[in-house]
Amino acid sequence: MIANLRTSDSRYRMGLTNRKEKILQAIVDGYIENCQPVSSAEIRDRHLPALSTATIRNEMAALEEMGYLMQPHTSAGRVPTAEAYRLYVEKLMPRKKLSRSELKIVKRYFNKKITEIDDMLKSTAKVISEITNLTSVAYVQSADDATVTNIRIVRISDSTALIIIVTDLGVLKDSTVNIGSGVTDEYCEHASKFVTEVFGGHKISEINKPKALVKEVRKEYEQLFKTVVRIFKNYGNEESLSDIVLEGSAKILEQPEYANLQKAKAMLEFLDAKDELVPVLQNSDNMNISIKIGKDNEIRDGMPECAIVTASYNINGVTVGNAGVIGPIRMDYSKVVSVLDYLSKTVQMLPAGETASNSDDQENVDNVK
Amino acid sequence: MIANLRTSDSRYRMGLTNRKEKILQAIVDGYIENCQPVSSAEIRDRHLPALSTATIRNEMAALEEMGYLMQPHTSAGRVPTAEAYRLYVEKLMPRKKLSRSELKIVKRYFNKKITEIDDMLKSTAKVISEITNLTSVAYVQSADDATVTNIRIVRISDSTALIIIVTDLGVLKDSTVNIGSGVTDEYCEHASKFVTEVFGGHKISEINKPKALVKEVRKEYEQLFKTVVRIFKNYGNEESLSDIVLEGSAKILEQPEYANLQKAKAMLEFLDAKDELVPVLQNSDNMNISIKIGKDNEIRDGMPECAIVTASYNINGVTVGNAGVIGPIRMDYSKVVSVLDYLSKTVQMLPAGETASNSDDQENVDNVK
DNA sequence: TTTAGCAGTCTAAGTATATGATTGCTAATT
DNA sequence: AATTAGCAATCATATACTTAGACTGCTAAA
Repeated sequence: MIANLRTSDSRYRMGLTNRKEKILQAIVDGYIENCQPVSSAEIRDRHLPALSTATIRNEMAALEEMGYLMQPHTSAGRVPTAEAYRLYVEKLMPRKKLSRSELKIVKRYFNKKITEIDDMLKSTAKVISEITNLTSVAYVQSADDATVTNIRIVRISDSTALIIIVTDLGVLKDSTVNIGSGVTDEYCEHASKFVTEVFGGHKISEINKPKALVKEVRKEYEQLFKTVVRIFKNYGNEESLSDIVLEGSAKILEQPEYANLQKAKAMLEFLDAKDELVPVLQNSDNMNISIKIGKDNEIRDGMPECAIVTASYNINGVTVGNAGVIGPIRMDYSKVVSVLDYLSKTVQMLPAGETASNSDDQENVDNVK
Repeated sequence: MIANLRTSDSRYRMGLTNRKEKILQAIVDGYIENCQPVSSAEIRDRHLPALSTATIRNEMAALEEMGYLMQPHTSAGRVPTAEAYRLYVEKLMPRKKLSRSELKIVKRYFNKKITEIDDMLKSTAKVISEITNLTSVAYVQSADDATVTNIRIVRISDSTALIIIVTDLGVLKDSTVNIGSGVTDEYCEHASKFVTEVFGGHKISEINKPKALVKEVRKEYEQLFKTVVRIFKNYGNEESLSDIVLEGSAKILEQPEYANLQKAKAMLEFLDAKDELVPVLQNSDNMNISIKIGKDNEIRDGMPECAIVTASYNINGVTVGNAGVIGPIRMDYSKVVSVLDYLSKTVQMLPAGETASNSDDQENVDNVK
């Protein structure tokens, strides 16, 4: 059955004549615009006035045979299949630039100095959602590739200390822990040096491995050591979940394909469950922009049919974040891609040293001496 | 016109006979259950078999005159007005206890050791949403009443430092800032002492005041001092927005009153705009549980009609957080109140000293010496 | 004060009918 | 061989009409 699908999908893929391509593009464009089946007459009027509708109908029948088109019912026009969209984004789709009004929206959100990752995520998500009129998502990739440079343990009250893990990509995490009373600043300082020595220079992913770095630990640091290890272990599970920003989920309801309450609910539930969302958003190939249409996204049964377009944002070749949109398969891919592309080129995530963990201020304090 | 409304609202409020109350309660209960206008026959069958429907109809007409009931159309039963719900939650509503299965849900989310505020918020919101089948919200109150106990400045790399603000309610905030290179650990230590001396013992709200604490500052600490002040200033704006958790927004669509796509969209848009949400959620009176119905919530035009029930969570008499539900005016107030009440009594937000800023580990490190 | 009885009102559901959009096919045309 | 005109067939959608039934309000009697 799978084999069957495969052949019927790609049987004639190579054999698309120029005219067929043109008609297919017209249908996809038209359907994206109106969410209405496209008729032969409409194609003639808007794209191919030299041809008769009968000829176009013949071509449409052929395209349907090839798996690119469908009819909702006998007396309706044609609708693109997922396969058609895939071909469309790959070959057919027009490459647009952002319009002036769209650029204005970008500026509105990014003219102020942005210093927090969180702010960055939110602004990015908002821009994307506002321009595309779709639900957007942005999140920070868990920094498995970061290298630990420094670990500081700071006593902040009688019985608590803050453990700060610094990496080459910035402060990774800081955690308050209980310590026994009577711990001195000196102890903390020595402990800091000790754990930095052990973990420094290692990548997060190494440290997270089950049996990594089991070194002999001096008795006095044993408990603390365990705590630090646990912090690393927990890091992977959490971060990816907590730092995901969803913007414009109400926009789902603007799409005619979710006019049906059932479907709208399924989609919203899917967006609600953020832990399910993350794996779907993962941009598996190392492409700058990834487009997944229909069953490409299907990770569980009953998942609502949708398309997901994401772009990855890099610093020094390391992917630090992802942002994109989730919407119906019929979406304006051209516009979505141009927005994501523009943002990924324009918006600079904070460079490594300045990464803020909880920061609300990124001021230079250069003058101190 | 407003006066007119007022009088018609409360004209006969005092004069509700026992029987009228019983009928009103039956109607509210019935309507909450089925979202269908309640007829005189239904009331007789389910609540007052001794009375004739005609008598009940007479009473219903009187209750309508008093502003407690409405008819969607002539040949329909009665529907409660917002005023009826207000009376209902105040006097009429049955006080329930959580059922066994509901308690099970609470346990499922709270059996594990919860160490992060974020976790706490999420779990609370999830429990509430799951039991009530409504959209729930939880957020941390900005800690304006907290007193600064300690400020630590820690050099974490050549050119960056972490500024940690500790209060009696836990770590308030930690921010990465750029410093000039060549700053020594000693400088940081001295600076820590200095700013702690200046700000220590003061409440956040005092420090946030425009002209507060303008002391003579030694030249060498000047820049740093400004940075710290700015961190405090920014704190108020941000925190309240970022730490709000919404759970189960898809549940909105389960409510018949939002079956209309227009209304559903208005509601979801309202939930999307979190900065608008916060002021509405503020539990103005110092009540443990606040119930706002219909126009009680109206802070802007075009706001979707809804009811909001919130409970505040306290530590040592200080409100540290709020949690509640947003839904249609017709909601199961009895159940909502019992859940919120139960949680506010059972769920302990972390005690002050253990508050985690970004913590993923709350381990005791008692053994260190 | 309560109730039986009944006419009046209005919604919701069902049925029938008409309209029109669009196709596939056939046979003629280029 | 490719294209096209023409036409019957198909099906969704809109409209109007009809019916059934759920309640009420009112009147007059208990």
